[in-house]
Amino acid sequence: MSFSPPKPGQLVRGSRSGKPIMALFDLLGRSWSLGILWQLSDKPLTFRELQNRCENVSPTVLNRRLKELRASLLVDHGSQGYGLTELGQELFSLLEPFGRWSINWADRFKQDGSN
Amino acid sequence: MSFSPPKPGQLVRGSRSGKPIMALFDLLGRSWSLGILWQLSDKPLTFRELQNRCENVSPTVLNRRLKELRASLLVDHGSQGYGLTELGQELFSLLEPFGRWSINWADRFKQDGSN
DNA sequence: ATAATTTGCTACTAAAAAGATAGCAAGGAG
DNA sequence: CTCCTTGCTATCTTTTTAGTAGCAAATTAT
Repeated sequence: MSFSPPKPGQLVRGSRSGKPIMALFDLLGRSWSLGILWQLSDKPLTFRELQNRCENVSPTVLNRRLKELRASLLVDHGSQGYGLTELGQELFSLLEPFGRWSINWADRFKQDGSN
Repeated sequence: MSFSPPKPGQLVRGSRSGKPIMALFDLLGRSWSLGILWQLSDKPLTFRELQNRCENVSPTVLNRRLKELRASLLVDHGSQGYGLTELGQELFSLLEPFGRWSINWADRFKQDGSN
């Protein structure tokens, strides 16, 4: 199996430093990682529910991301479906402010006509 | 030119919703986006300095990311080199707590021998 | 018990993005 | 002028993502 979630202290995609923050950025910097954490923050979801909320991301990618996030102790799979672990919830609490900020960002983006 | 930074309110890679948070996640979910913001937080850097600090990411990718981040109003290019805009600094302030958290995450990761 | 549906995937292929390397034009310093 | 540095572009290879089909196991309905 070709599956290597970035682990702090190890070699990972695009990051040879092994610094925790870089391993984290490597993990979060993959498609749908952030989106998955965001969608799971509310309550556990089944694979297909999650897929629906992530704009029907392909099962290939969704499954790969879920494996990585589980191996990274951020997500687990219980009887309710996929959900955030305690660590995952901690991380989400850091992520939550991005929601509000992004709206402000979008506004300034519209003001600035240069795009 | 094939270059499409995700814009809130528009169609973007992997995100058809146009919701600001999804546009932001799309932008940040590209390789080295988070790392670049992290490295620029301290002070402006030249292209090559930045490249060095990002583990010698290829100029192809670095330049693509910088274009996107500039178009997204998070980074600009002045006489000192590349630096964070005001918006970029705001975003960094949200990102900063990840540094500390990632260290804790790494610790728990080591404790958990399952990997 | 049987049939239909849901769930969590895997396989395969195509397209897009990232990575690696070479090198060049413009600007400044000596 | 010559030698660096800077900010790239071009080209090519490898990896990742996207898109679609479908299947085995578990659950629900009849």
